[in-house]
Amino acid sequence: MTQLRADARRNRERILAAAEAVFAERGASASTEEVAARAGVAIGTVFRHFPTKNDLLGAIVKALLDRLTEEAARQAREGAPETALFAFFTHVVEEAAARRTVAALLSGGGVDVRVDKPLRRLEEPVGALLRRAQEAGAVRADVRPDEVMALLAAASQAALLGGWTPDLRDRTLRIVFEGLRARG
Amino acid sequence: MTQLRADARRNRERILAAAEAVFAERGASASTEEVAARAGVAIGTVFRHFPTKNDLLGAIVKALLDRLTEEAARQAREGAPETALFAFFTHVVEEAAARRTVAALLSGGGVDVRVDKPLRRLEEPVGALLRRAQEAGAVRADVRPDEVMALLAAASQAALLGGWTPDLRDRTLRIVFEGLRARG
DNA sequence: GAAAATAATGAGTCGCCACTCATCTTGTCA
DNA sequence: TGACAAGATGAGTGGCGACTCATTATTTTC
Repeated sequence: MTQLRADARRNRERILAAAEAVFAERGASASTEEVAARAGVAIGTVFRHFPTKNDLLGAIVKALLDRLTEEAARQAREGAPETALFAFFTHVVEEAAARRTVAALLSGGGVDVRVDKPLRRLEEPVGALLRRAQEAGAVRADVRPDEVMALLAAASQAALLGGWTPDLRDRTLRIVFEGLRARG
Repeated sequence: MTQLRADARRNRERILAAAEAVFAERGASASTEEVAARAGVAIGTVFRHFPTKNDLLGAIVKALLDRLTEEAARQAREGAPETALFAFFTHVVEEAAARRTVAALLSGGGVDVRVDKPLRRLEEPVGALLRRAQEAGAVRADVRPDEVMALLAAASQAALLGGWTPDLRDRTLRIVFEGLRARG
């Protein structure tokens, strides 16, 4: 992998930013032309950097998951054991609610980015958050990581697709958290 | 609205059944041609009965919601107050898991059936189930119907898109139900 | 059982969109 | 600064899929 030329690197960034915005607004079915236009670049340039629309979508999803994974690690490092998991949970749902991309991807509407593997990268840090919460007595001991991941996915998708208001989101998450918490 | 000719009524049913199957398998992005083929009918016939692909999708969604609404009413009538809500909840999630249609619709991937209004029809019977559960002390008194609807939508979508196994589904729903239940 | 509706047929139209490629432009490096 | 490689450009191509309509077939009706 040799060095990219300066303008190429700049354009790559612009395209990613534009794609993130366009897909967040219009969903994954938005056209590549629209991304190119928003990036101020010809369509050929988009395809030079991302040979396939799927590659472009994949790059965005990867970036999002990178950010989330890092946020989880940060919470595990700096957050209070009893609340870090819930804080992260809330954070993910808020992120998802602002992005139509992920949900459209997951729905398999013609697109088939493999999200399974990248998603699994989240499982480890989430598992760590869960363990700490359980040790602190904030979550029942019999809750398993895959259950938390399932709840996370469910809340994220629903928040996005259902257009939850912040108020409804808080109230609904409170119920989920209540279900995770230790009794008594 | 005059009477349909006999063959027309027959074909309409065939088309609905075929569409239900095709969209359940392939998602809402499946082509109308495929529906026509499965129904054993020419494509023009499909468009005679449903002038738009959206109309076809809408008809299917409406039928599904009709069935669910009826099931909710049945549970309210015949089920035990403490368990009817949970039973219905489980039923909906199972139904959803078998149908890619609804999720694809909700994701707004180019399609825009208005699901808001039909969904609201579910809210009343669900509200009834909730009230009875609360009176029986099986659900906390401060839980509101829109929260239950939100959880329902979340679980349904995730079960479908995430490909939950029956086992994971049960364990995850258990956590949600725990969150709804009265403490103590 | 024939005329008059009503419906079915399916090749064809149209627009959209992912992707290509011959040509022109720009950055890099000596 | 000039030569060359790397990149950008955007009109063009191909395929797909929603939707149309002139023609043909089936019911219904009297």
